[in-house]
Amino acid sequence: MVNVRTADKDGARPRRTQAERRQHTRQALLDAALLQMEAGESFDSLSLRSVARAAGVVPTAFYRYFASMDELGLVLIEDSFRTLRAMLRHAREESVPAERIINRSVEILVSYVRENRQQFAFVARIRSTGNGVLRHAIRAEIRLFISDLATDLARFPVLDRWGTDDLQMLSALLVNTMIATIESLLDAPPDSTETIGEITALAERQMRLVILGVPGWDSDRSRRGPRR
Amino acid sequence: MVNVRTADKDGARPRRTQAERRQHTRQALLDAALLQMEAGESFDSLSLRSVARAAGVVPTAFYRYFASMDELGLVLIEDSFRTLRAMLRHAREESVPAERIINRSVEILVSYVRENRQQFAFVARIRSTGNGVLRHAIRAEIRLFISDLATDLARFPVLDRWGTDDLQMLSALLVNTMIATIESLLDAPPDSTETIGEITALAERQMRLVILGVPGWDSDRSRRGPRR
DNA sequence: ATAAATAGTGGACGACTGTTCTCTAAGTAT
DNA sequence: ATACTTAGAGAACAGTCGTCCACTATTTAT
Repeated sequence: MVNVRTADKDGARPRRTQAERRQHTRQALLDAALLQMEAGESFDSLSLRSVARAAGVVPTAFYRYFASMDELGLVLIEDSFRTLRAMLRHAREESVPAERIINRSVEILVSYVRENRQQFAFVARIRSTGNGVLRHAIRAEIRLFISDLATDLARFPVLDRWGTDDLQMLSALLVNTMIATIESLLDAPPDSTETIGEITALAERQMRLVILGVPGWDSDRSRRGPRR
Repeated sequence: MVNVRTADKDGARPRRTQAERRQHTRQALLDAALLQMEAGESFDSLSLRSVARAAGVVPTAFYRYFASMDELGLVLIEDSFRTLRAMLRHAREESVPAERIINRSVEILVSYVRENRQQFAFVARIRSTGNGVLRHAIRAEIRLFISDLATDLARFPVLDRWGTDDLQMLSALLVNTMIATIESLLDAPPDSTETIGEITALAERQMRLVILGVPGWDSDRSRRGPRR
């Protein structure tokens, strides 16, 4: 009944509750996978064995947590998009003067990439990777992310008369730019503030250009023929 | 001296000059690799052996042509970007009324993707793949492609006063959109004209929105502080 | 006709993979 | 103190991989 670390006379070492132990190795497996991907490997060049090894555990122990590498991958995707949603929420809840919104959004993006490099690298790498299961999972999440952003965008005054279609279109365009920016950031040496500065500036200018077109957008003019 | 297929009495089969033979298997290897990637595999899940097998050749024969899979990959990259350049040239050399340029450009893009699906799939898949060598090769080619497009853009009247920096920025933005479009096309079932139509329409609207911002672009306003 | 060059074969190697099965030791509940 | 449950170990498997080496058959050059 008492799950306190049963007081033993023998000294320090491995006296943990099973739940602790369990969560610890589980995380070690996830971390090991992320680490190897950050180091440049592609997801499906990782092997169950190498991940287990890096987590300090024997291959068979892996199966106590995931039925396959794919399943581990799905968990990583979930975790990563949790971070991305947190980023979106962060950006949404800040109140920033209108003319600094782009600037600030890019800042937030860049700082999140710096602080969660592994997760971003994972998502970026896996996005176009062969594995069908994971690729589709990611695509689905990205579509969801685009929709979330579209909802956010709808609250800006300039966009309040825009239809859902157009908002989605704009949102997708901005997300594309974000993704490209993320990939550039991941390619850059992590500590070169100069390179990072350039990438940031580029992203800002691109977003600015996009937004510049917004007031002039005529939704009807862009619909060819009587589709739908 | 006579390299004519030495007339032999024995019938039909394998009577080819060495050059023919050589080029044939080489291409078979390249094709086999492309095919496997189109089928969903990621580049570094391909093995030298499986490629050789699919090309109808024993593993060791592979080495007569490429020192490693990486080297084969580099050749595929070269070939693929040759196609991309051809596409750019094609688009450049057509004369299209100004208001149809976007429409036509997207059409050309879509048709090239349809007709060279394998190559595009290869580039898209490998772009974010782990393998450092190939990834960097691709990035380099894309940068080059962006510059080429920037040069082309410079000849449009609206853009004739734009500086190199701004042109690069715009070009990169358009290329990002193209890449995203390509990835969507590759994800879509190859024969669903409806899906393809939607993707095409989306790409057009995005490009149109971007271009809409062009006349209002003030290059100085986008430069923060006295950088450079 | 003869010799040299070369495309492709076939076997063997050591290394690494995913998976299965049995076993141990530690944590948990009674 | 006892029995149950569970995290992880360890050995073994069949399969695939990249690479090496010696060999054959065909094409080329003399």
